[in-house]
Amino acid sequence: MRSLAARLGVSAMTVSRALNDRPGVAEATRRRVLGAAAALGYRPDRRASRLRAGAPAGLVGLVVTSLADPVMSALTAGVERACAENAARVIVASSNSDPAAESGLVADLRARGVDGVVVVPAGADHAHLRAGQRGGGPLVLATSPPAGLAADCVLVDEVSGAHRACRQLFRQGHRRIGFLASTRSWAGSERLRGHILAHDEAGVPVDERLVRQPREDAHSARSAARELLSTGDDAPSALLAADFPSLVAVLRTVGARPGSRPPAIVGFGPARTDLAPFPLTMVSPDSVALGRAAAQLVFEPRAPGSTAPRQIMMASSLVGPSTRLAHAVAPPRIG
Amino acid sequence: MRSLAARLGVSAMTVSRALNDRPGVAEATRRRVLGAAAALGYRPDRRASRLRAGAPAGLVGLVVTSLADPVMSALTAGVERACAENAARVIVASSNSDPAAESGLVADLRARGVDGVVVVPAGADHAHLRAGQRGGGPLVLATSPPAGLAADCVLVDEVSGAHRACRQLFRQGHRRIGFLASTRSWAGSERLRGHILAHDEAGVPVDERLVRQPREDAHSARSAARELLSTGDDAPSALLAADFPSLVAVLRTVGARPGSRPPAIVGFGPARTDLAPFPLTMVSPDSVALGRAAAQLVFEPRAPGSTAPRQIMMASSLVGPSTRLAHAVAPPRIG
DNA sequence: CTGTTAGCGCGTTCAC
DNA sequence: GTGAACGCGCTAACAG
Repeated sequence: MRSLAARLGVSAMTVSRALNDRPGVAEATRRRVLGAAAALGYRPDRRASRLRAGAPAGLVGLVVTSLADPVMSALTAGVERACAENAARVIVASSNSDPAAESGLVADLRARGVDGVVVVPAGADHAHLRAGQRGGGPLVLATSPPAGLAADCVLVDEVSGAHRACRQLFRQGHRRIGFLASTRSWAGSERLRGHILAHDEAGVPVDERLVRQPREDAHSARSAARELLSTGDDAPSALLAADFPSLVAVLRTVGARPGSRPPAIVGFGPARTDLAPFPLTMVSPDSVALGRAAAQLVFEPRAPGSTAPRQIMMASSLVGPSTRLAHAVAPPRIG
Repeated sequence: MRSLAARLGVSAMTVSRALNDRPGVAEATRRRVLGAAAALGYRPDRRASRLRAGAPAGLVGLVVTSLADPVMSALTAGVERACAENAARVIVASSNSDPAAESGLVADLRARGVDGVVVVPAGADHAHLRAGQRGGGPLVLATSPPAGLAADCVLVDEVSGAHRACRQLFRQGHRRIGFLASTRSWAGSERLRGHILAHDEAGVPVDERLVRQPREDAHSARSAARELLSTGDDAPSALLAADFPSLVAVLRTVGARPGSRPPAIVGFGPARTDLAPFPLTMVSPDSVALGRAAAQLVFEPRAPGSTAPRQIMMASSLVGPSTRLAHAVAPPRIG
């Protein structure tokens, strides 16, 4: 910049004013400066300006557990869009579900001067994130309620999603509705609450034999699915496969028994009703909207310590075989 | 930092040295500084250090056409991992397939001091990216060969992928193999080249009636698929559905004709052989590896003007009904 | 309208 | 072993 100023015989200040459309520059001078800047391919270094001005960096950090996960990439897309609308960019990083890496990444992002951080936490406890709350902008949790620290968060209303799905099954005449998922995670336990809520509402007692809570891995899900579905006449006519391993296990189990009438299956997650050769309903969160909301919380921080942490609940929608899928999500592309 | 130094009665310099494990600090002083820094929750501002040192920012820009696209998120994951291994972070931005936005984003990233940029270009011509090549680190193109500028790039070997897929079909006894895809895109035309190559190799002439080149939209793909598949006795017994709209069109067309024996179908893109109720083979790029390779080109730039631009070809793999899918990609997660 | 001074938070280069 | 001065690229706050 100085060299540019020298070349034009003006001061650096004038160049700065001209480039930023500030008042106090003659029109002729401005044109000269802009022309020379374009000719030399000069681009101001925004880092230095922010530094001087003490202005926000226009940078938001995003720490996810896995970038390959479709839920995460939708969330990333939402954060990115909200940031773009605020002239900010996103730094993404993946913790690979390691809490230690997670807090390390938050610290690194802070040191890079981000205006705030959105974190999809790996574990259930978030005490390790407390250090990341001091000294920078807001820290917002996504898809998980804060535990062990006070922070804003954006959640999916899992209770309501499971509740509505289950209610629809009752309306369709089902009376024996199974539930299959780990309830060690927040989402799983919330979904079970919704399941029970719908039963209470319908006046149907919850048959405990139809509620299975395997660990969140493929193996225990598979055996739990087998048990649940082989109860003979007592077998459920419909079921909520309320986490991903459970859904896969149910689809495999049912798929391995051609001929017998499959139960109505409700899954949770990104809408991919084409997954199964038989009717499948999904309770699908709008993860793009969730990401947007999380970024909004970064841009509109609450006064520190003023009020209780905010909590935003995002509704999820039932996407069934009959539902026409709006193309909210871009179709997979071929490279 | 100054306040910290004042509080300890030392100079800012000593603090700087202590924090960076530089020699020339008494062990006692160092411990005092580190202790105080931890107590006050002080974190050095890396932006300022980089500014002073003129050092690389440890930041790589990534411009994709759409973040929701699974190919893009895999690519992003690859770039992120390679960067993490080099103590760098990734700024992601989406151009939404708008070339103007694309070059704007590259300029913005440059102004933010990134060490290099990886771009998945929206269009076929890239002349608008030339401005983004000056004055920063390398600009690397991903999934598309440079046109209108000289730049390093990382590509998927589409010719070879289509070639191998087609050869496998010949081995399986097929003689009438169709091709369906837009060839206006680089990938599409390359795939057609592979298709032809395999025919030459097998000594089977290419039947032009079996090669359809619709535009890259759902509608023209659908009608082209109908035409191709309703040729009566001349109908192909196998076909390459070589872009995403074509694959969907073929699956729908075949799915709408239960009873008749479906042709063998080869798709291109992320491996999701569960898409169809009948056997489906996919030619799948390893987009994570592609992202890694692109980031590597950023970290190991060639001397400017020294040699011709580098071009890296990534092999893609055939994933068939019989192929066991390695879980290279994390399974979809439920919230 | 334009130029000068000062300083953002840090590191290098010298002196002490 | 430690500190003072200077500068990175840029811009508020004042001069002129």
